[in-house]
Amino acid sequence: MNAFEILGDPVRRRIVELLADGEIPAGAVTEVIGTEFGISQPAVSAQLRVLREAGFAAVRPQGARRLYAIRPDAFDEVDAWLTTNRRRWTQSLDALDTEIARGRSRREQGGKP
Amino acid sequence: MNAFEILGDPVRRRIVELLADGEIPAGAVTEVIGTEFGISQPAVSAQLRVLREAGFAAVRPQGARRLYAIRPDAFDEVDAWLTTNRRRWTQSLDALDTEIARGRSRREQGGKP
DNA sequence: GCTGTATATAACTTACAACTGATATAAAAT
DNA sequence: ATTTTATATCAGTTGTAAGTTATATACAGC
Repeated sequence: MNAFEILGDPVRRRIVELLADGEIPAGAVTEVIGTEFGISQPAVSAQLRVLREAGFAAVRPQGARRLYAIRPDAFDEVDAWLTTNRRRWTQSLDALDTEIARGRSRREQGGKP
Repeated sequence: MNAFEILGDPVRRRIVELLADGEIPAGAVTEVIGTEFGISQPAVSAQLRVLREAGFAAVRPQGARRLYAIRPDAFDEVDAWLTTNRRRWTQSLDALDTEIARGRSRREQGGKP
């Protein structure tokens, strides 16, 4: 599963938001998500597993509890993709601008009727 | 459909990459995506529609062709979410660090047996 | 006015991700 | 030891997004 796909799900995104403020036990996540989205404990647990396996979350047992935390590195992939592509289109837009500034647009496009 | 959900699909992400280099006709997109993913013209057309309706792409008719281009603003939502949340967890990690630096960790956590 | 391209839409099918309820596992509390 | 609490896993169901084929629309060239 791709990083964007992981963050594509609203429940997972909300879980990430919760973990973003610091390590919290699965139970706390379940409670918030459960009430906000009206889904069951197993459902939340499954999404935590997805986040874990995708490298977005780390778990640490503390007695019977499981403390979940964000793993920032997982977001690098997303950042990289966005940066790379934004660069591309800002470049192509800039190129278009200079093209227009040079007044080439008329010739290429058919110009005035 | 949320911005992350839009970018969650690999076909759509690839289409965005293609549009990133500048305006291109639907046909060109269809050709590349078709061969790369082995999907039909209607399938590509449908994904272009999704990108359009989600505000990620703009269309401009040129005769029988439809020229597609990126709409950079659509990515603001993604950027904003990432920025906001990264800020949160870097803060909480920094807080943890200072906490440890202060040597508080032992008391709070049960410490040595 | 036809014929051929280019693209979009319609109707239908299908794979799968996201659930549910039931149950297993393991630690905590009694 | 038993019961309770915390979390994970299993088996099964289901909604929907992404695909397919067939067809409509609209422009381009003859």
